[in-house]
Amino acid sequence: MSETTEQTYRVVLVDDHAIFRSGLRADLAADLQIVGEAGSVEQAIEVIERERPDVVLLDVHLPGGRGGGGAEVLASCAHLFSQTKFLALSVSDSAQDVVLVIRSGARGYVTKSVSGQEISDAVRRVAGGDAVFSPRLAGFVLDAFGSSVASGQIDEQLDLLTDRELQVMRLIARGYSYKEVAKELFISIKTVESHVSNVLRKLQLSNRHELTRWAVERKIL
Amino acid sequence: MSETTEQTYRVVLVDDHAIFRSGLRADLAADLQIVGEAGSVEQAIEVIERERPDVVLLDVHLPGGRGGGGAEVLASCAHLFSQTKFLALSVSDSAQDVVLVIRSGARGYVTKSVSGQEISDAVRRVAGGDAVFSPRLAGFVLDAFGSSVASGQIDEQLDLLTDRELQVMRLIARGYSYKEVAKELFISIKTVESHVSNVLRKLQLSNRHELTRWAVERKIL
DNA sequence: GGACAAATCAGGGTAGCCCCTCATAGCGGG
DNA sequence: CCCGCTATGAGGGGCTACCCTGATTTGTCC
Repeated sequence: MSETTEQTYRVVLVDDHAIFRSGLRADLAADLQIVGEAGSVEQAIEVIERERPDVVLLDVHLPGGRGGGGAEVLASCAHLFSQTKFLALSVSDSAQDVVLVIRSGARGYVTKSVSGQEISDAVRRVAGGDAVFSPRLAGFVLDAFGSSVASGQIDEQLDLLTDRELQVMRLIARGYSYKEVAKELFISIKTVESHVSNVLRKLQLSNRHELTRWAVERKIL
Repeated sequence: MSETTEQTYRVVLVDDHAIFRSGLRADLAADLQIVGEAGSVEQAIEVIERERPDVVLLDVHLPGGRGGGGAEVLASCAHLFSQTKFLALSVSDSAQDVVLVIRSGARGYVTKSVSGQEISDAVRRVAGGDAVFSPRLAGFVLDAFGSSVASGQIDEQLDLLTDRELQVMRLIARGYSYKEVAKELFISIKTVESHVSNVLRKLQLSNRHELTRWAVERKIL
C-alpha cells in the first residue's frame, strides 16, 4: 500500500497494430517491464496465461476469437488469475464499448489519445487496485454509479466471520465443492466442513444453497 | 489534454482537523498550489466561492451546515463552478459514504490511508478529468457500474429446456431441496431427479451449485 | 500462567445429491 | 401404426453435504 517508490510492474500489451505496440513499448519501458505482446484474441490469452502479468493493457477492438474483441480476452482470463488487472485501451469512447469491457472485468478504461506518461500512471494505479477512467468516460461511469446504487449499507453480519471463514465462504458460494476448497486452500476437507458449519450458524443459514443466494444478493463474488 | 509536464493546479483543502490539513499542505505543496483551507461546511463554501480552485480535497465527515458533511458542500458548490473538481477524502470506505459524495458530484474518492504522493497524483488526475478511486472502493464502483446496465440478450440455452424442466430448474436454483420441489409440484422425488439431470446435461453443468450461479447471472429468479 | 478465540483435523453418522438403467403412459408427426 | 419426445416414476449405488463430539496447536489478552 505504501510504496511510493517505483515498482516495475509486469505488463502485457495487447493491440492489433504492431506500430502502436512499438510506441507503447518505447513510452512505457522506462517505468514498466513489458513481458509480452499480442495482436489477437488467441495470442493474448496464450501470453497472459503464460506470463501472468500484473497488468494487461488491452485494446478493445481486436481480431480473432469469436469476434468479441478485448472483452473476449477478459472473459477467458479475468477470473483465472485474480492478481492480473486489465486496463482497457481504445480509440473509442462510446458507451457500449466501455460498458462491455467493464462488465467483463476491466479495472479501467483510457482512450488512446492520452500520453505515454499518462498510460504509465494509469497502469501503475490499476496495478495498485485503483479504478482509472479517462476524462470523457469518467462522467459516464459516475452517472452509471449514481443511478444504480440502491443498497447503501454494508453488512454487519460479515463482521461476525473471521478472515478464514470469509475466505472459505466465498469459495463455497462460488460453487466450489468441499474437496475443491480444501485443495485450493491447502487444508483438509474436515477443516473446510468446520468453517462452513461455523459460517452457516453465524449467518443463520441452513445450507450452502442459501449461502450462495445470500452472497449473491450482497454481491460478494 | 497533453500536458505531461507539471502544472500547478490550484487546490483548496477541506478537513476539520487542522493537523491533517498541515500534513496535506506539507505533502502537496511541492506539486500543487494550496490556495485555501476550510474546517467546516460554511468555511468551505466561502473559500471555494472566493478562490474557485481547480480541485477541492474534501473530507467526507465535516462539522457545520445542516450535518450533511462533505456532501453538503458539494450540493452547494458543484453545479456553480463546473471547472472545479471535487476529490473526496475519508477515513471511511463504507458504501454509504462513497455513494453519497459520488452522487453529489465528487469525481473521485480516496481513503486517508494513502500516501501524500498518491493524493497528489489523484488530485492531478481529477483536475485532468479522470475519475479516481482507491483500491477498496474501485471494486464497489465497478460493481455498481456493471449492474446498472441492462443486459439485453436472451439466452438460447433456455430454449433447450422444456417448460417443466424450466419450472423445476427455477426452484432448484432458488435453493429448494428435491423433496421440497417434489411437494411443491405434486410429483415424486424421482421425477424431480430426472428433470434436474436433464437440465444439468442440457446446460452442461455438473451440479446444482453451478446451476444456481448460472441462474443468478441470468437473473432468473 | 491461565483464559479465550481461531485454525487445524479425526471419526462417525444421516440425509441429500446425482448418476445409471429401466419402465409406463400420453401426445404428436410421418 | 410405430417413432420420438416428454413426463412420470422405481431401484440402486457412489459421493457429497452437513452435523455431532471430540482433539491439538497457536496466538492474544489480562
